[in-house]
Amino acid sequence: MTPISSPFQTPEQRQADRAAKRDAVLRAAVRMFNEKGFHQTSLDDVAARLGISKPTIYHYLGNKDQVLLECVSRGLGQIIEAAAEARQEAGTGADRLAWFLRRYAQINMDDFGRCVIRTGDEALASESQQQFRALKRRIDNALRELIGEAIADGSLAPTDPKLLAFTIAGALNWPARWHDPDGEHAPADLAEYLVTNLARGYLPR
Amino acid sequence: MTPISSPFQTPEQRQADRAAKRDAVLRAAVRMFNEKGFHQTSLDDVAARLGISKPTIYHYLGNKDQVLLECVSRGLGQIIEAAAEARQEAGTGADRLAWFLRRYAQINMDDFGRCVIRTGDEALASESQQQFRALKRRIDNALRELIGEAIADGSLAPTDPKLLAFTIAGALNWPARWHDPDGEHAPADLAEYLVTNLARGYLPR
DNA sequence: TTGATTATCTACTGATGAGTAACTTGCATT
DNA sequence: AATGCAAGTTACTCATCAGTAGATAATCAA
Repeated sequence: MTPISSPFQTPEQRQADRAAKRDAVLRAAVRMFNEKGFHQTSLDDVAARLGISKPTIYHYLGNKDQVLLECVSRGLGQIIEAAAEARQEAGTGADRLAWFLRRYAQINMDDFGRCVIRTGDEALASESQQQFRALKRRIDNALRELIGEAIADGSLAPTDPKLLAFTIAGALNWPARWHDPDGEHAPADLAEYLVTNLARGYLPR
Repeated sequence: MTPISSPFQTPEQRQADRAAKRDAVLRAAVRMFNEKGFHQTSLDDVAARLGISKPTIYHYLGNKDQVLLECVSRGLGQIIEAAAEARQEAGTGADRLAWFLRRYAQINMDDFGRCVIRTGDEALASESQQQFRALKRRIDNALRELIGEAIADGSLAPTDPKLLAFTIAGALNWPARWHDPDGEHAPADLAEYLVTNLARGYLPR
């Protein structure tokens, strides 16, 4: 019994449609924020890119602040997921850390991850800013814990987990600013390079 | 012959006064840009902080774009100087590199250096943007050369200088985002920590 | 003394862009 | 058929803020 195609949509269909449109708005917005910067991008610009009008965006999202908050939340959400998965990985603490870091680096080269780094939090309204910071804190804590565990099992050199976390995060965030998605370096390769270098250091062994 | 103080100013005095005022404007501006963000800071805000009015700022600087350009140029200028000095240092290539990196990190925790990282270039008008990028390129090249020389003399493990430069720069730029000047970590100490960690890696040796 | 220059102000203009009002059209449910 | 909700539109409002006009007062040079 193959279902024949019908022009009439089920409620689920319509809901999915709506979600897809909302999604398209966010994707267009995040791309433009990353290209030109949040403040240089008006919602009229975003609408024009999608071939719609600004009020349509307001039909799917409350305001510009919410558009940005949703974008960065998605980026941060991906990283939080990655942290949870890293916990499940086998191997030493250092292995789990490296696994997470590779994912972390890759997400930062992705649309939503890039937006987290490039736009940051100061563009957000103070309420959204708090949400943003709460998510960031979770990630920071996860990273510090992974580091702490690796030190505890001897697979990492003892050091201050907080400072090491900042050192690593900086190196892995930076591609959001310079990496060209269409350039010669594939995100996965670059992530591998960065993590290996952070692990082994630049001095000869 | 101690010079008695006079209410009449020499032309040099007046010129110096003017420069000092211009300077004060830039210092106030860069502080506020770093605190609240460039787009969240109006020139009225900056003027208010100095107890003057906006047109006075325009008397010393052409427009807001120029204010920002001057701020970031100062930051970048400091780094360019540091690169030149690093060239004069004794020791191996790796020693000179480390010397430069420590300075680099510290400048990024300073007002003008922080502004370079935090505000970036997309806020600038396209003409200023070109100047900004030209300066950045010089720094990037200097860093790559220092790395290349260190590899050449065997004091660094062979690698792609460009990628290593980005790795290092990321880690050393990041404090501009999180480091608190009034916090527990002195810039010099933090710089030392970062560079040592990048050099030796986080894995035990 | 007079005229030019510098430093500063108050009070404006003008553009940009976020957000809204209010209409239209069409589908869907009763 | 009637009603209501969903998805869009055009055409506005309104706030903010960069930048300017033009006045005023002081200082300096002639």
